[in-house]
Amino acid sequence: MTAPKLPEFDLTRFLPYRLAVAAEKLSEGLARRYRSEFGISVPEWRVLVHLAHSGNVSVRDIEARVAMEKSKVSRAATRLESAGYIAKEINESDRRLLQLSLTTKGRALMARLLPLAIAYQDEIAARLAETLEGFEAGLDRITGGKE
Amino acid sequence: MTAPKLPEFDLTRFLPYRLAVAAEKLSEGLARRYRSEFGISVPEWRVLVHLAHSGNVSVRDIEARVAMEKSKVSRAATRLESAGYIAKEINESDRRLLQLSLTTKGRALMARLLPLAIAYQDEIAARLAETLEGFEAGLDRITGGKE
DNA sequence: GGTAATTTATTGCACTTGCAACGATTATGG
DNA sequence: CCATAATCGTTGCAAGTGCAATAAATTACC
Repeated sequence: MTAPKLPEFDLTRFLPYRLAVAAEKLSEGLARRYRSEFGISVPEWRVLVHLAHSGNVSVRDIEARVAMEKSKVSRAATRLESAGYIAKEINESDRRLLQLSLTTKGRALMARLLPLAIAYQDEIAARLAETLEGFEAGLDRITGGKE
Repeated sequence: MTAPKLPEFDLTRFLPYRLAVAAEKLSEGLARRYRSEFGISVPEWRVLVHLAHSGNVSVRDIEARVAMEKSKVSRAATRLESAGYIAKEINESDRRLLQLSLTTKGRALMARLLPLAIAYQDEIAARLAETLEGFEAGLDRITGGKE
């Protein structure tokens, strides 16, 4: 094996890389603010959002709809509970399940976080402008595909 | 503060979230294979790619062009050196800098990895089909914009 | 009905990560 | 020149992560 010829390859055109960089940039924007002002991480934010519009939910439920490992959900929930933002109860009709729900404090937090997220989404949409539609179509192709 | 009304918010339409999910899905595809067959992680892969087409490079150089923290680069480089894929030398004209370069073994590795990456890129492009162009235009808007 | 198989959530472990602090080297400027 | 500042790469530390193993509860099946 002596100095094989390597194919041309440009990382900056490689879609997994480009997407990772773009995703990090978008997350970073809000995440830094959520972290510094509210002490909330991305996994915690996802759990909170899901609880905000679906009443009592199990860990399994969140895992499925929010694209996180169950252990990640579990630990995020533990942290949120310690902070007083959510309550964990046992579902009495199936005692394996939890019922997670926002506390009053949690709802108050979301009343502050959600407007920021909505404004951020608008910022991004404005930045994408006429490319927004095509961009979202591409996202659907990547994420949505069967299998 | 009693049960404030929360604004409507759908996480599955939130661009930072959608992008994160899509990015993870795309990375996962190759990363799993690189990891199981070659023992290479994503940070290591990025360093390797950069070395494959730019001869002798410093850690700082990679940090700048490959979107990773310098400590991440440093540790990836350490692992790659232990595995025998790259060599670290001191730049004698500025002894603070390193000169990273692929070893023969490293070039041989890349001769196997790069074709897989190229094929994967083609798969993704095929999946995106007519949405590819619009999707990339959106990516540029997100990543490219000044600041 | 009782045992085995499944499901749910948590946890132990090893590893990775980001951040700040650090030592080493080089640049700056009086 | 000498002291101060800036740059480069590494590392300590606390925290987060994925994965497998586990305990508790429920379901399935003979």
